[in-house]
Amino acid sequence: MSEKKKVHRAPSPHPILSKENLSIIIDTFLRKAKKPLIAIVGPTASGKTSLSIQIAKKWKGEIINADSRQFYKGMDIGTAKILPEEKQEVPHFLLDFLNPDEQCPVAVFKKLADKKIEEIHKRNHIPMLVGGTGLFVDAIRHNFCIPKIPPQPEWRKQKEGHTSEQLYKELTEKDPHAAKCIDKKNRIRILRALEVYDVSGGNKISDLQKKGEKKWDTLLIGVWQDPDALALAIKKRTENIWQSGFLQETQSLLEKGYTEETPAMIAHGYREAMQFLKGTLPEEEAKYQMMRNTRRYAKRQRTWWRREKKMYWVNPTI
RNA sequence: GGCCGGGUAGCUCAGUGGUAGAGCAGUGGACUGAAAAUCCACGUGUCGGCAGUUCAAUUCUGCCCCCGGCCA
Repeated sequence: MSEKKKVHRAPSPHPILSKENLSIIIDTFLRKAKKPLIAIVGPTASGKTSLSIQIAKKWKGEIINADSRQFYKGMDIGTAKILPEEKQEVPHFLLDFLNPDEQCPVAVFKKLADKKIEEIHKRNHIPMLVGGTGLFVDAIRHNFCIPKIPPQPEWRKQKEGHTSEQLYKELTEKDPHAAKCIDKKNRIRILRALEVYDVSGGNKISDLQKKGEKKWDTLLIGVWQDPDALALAIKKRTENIWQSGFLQETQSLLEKGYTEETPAMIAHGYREAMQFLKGTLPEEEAKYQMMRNTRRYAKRQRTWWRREKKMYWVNPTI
């Protein structure tokens, strides 16, 4: 009778499909699609991996990883990468192809993934894009035209001394439209827009960023768990990671000379573990921060996918 | 059983005779070559319960309940 005070939350997606209905939808989709692509997305720890294996086995799928931290060699435990025996003969691509000091930005990923998709089609199998990195999945689905201006290390170095305010002001003058779309303090995006302008000799990033004609017929499957349930899953997974040799894995990365500054180490978990190993963060605190940062990441992923109208949602726990 | 502290947002706690605020947690959102990144916005809660004083009580008083500590 007393009204419950509730945190204002966006409603859960609906409907949530049963496994049977999902099967029907996949069958129908595959019958009609000319160049099919099944994308399985959703927050971390929601159960994408095992669902992807079930689907791959039933429909001759081959899996392309779309999880940007799983590109890296030697980062298996902390990224909850699929184990060899869990693959159950299903081919996997774009896993373990980078060293931690290398990077694979969206544009590169897109090229690699598109190529893989074509190859899989040639084998008459079904390409499946599986992973949590929303931008990367969308780049493929929507066939993003990404301005062909690679990052310019020297240019960026030059800008290091500038404050974000100065950079933003510069952008307002050069590309007012872009400036309007970017937050004043979002240095990364401001820099990118400026970089495109300067290096291309005055082209505006907003003019260059387009969606091309769709290359693939995509079926979007979203894996959903309610936030509280997911928080629990994240807790369990983190405990599990911690007990499965995560510290040794991190230690060996340190021994290879990688540090918190190494590109791959923006991954949550590894940073905290490194701080613990160096003695600057107590173990409990490191673990706590890892869980918290994972939860926050999951929330951003929810936000990313929630807006999708053409999504088929499933919940693996029911 | 007696004495002393406390009970205020999910947590840790400020505070006021005119129905309240900070940190953390959390929530909503943005996202095209750094994306597990980066950035923006958001604080109504029976101020433990009941009664009394008062124009007015979360604030003062009394009783009760709960949690710590000390003494028996």
